[in-house]
Amino acid sequence: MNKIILKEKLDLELSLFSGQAFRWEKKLDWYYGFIDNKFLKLRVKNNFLEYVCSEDLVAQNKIYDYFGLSIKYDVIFENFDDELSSIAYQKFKGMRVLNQDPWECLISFIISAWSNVPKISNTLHLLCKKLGRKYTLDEMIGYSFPSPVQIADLTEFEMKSFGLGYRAKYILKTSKIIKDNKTLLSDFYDKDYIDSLEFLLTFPGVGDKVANCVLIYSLKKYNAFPVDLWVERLLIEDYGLNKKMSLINKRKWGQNYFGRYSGIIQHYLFHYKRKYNH
DNA sequence: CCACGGCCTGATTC
DNA sequence: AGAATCAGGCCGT
Repeated sequence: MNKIILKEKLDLELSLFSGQAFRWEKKLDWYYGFIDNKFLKLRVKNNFLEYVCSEDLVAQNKIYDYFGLSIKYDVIFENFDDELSSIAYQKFKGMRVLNQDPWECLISFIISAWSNVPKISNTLHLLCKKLGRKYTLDEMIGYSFPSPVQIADLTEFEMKSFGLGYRAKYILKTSKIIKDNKTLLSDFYDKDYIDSLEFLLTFPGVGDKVANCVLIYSLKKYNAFPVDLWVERLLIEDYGLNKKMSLINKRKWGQNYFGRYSGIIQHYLFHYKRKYNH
C-alpha cells in the first residue's frame, strides 16, 4: 500500500461520481479505476490518500495530478465574492475537478450528448470490455480504455451494439482522425484555451459544450466553461441571464463573470443545481 | 451569425 | 401493455 499526504481536502465520492468521470467503481471503502492507464484502488484515510496498484505501479505524481491537488480551492473561492458559489463550495468541499486522460475524456463526452450518466457508463464499459486489456485487483476486474487505433478498426455495426446510436459514426470518425497522430490531444496541454477549443470543435460530434468539458476535465484549461442543461438553467434562474441568449454567449458570460477558474466554480454550481433543483 | 427540428436508445411515465 | 416523454447536445437546413 502506498500513501500520499493530503494538504487539500479530497472527497473521492464527490470527485469520482459528480459526472466528470464515468468508469469508477466503489466496493466497500475502496474506489477502483484507472489512472495513467493503470488499474488501481484508492481510499482516503486520516489525511492520507492510500492506493494499491494492480500490476504496474502508478507514479505518485500522476495520482496527485489526476486530482489536481496542487490547486488551492480555498484561495479560488475566497477570492471570489459570490453567494451561490460559496454555498456550493461549502457543501461539496473536497470535490476536485479531475485531470483525466484526454482521449478517454473526449470519447466519453461525445457519448454523453443527449444521454444520461448510467447509459454513458454502460456504453463505456461495453466498449472497454470488448477492446481493453483486462486487469484484476482483489475480486474486481478492470478493462483499460482502448486506443484510437483499436476503436477506429471497429465497424459502425459493432459500435451500435454498445448502445451508441447516432453517436457511433462520430466516435469512429474522431478515432480515425486521431489514429495516426497520437500526440494530437496531449499537445493541447501546452496550447492556450482558444486554440485548443477551436481545434476540438473540428472533431465530429464535438460542439461547444463537449469541447469545454474536455478542456476542463482533462486538459487543465481552468477557464473552460461547459454550458449544459443544468448550467444553462442556473445562469437563467439564478444569475438573471436572458433565456434567448445563445449558448456561446452564455458560456462567454460565465467565463467573464466567474473568472480565471470559472471551470472549477462551474463544476460546483453544476453539481449543486443538479442535486438540489429539479 | 441565429433559430429550429431531427436524432439512437433505454428508462420512466402515463 | 404500449405509446409518449425525457436525458450532461450536435448537425444540417
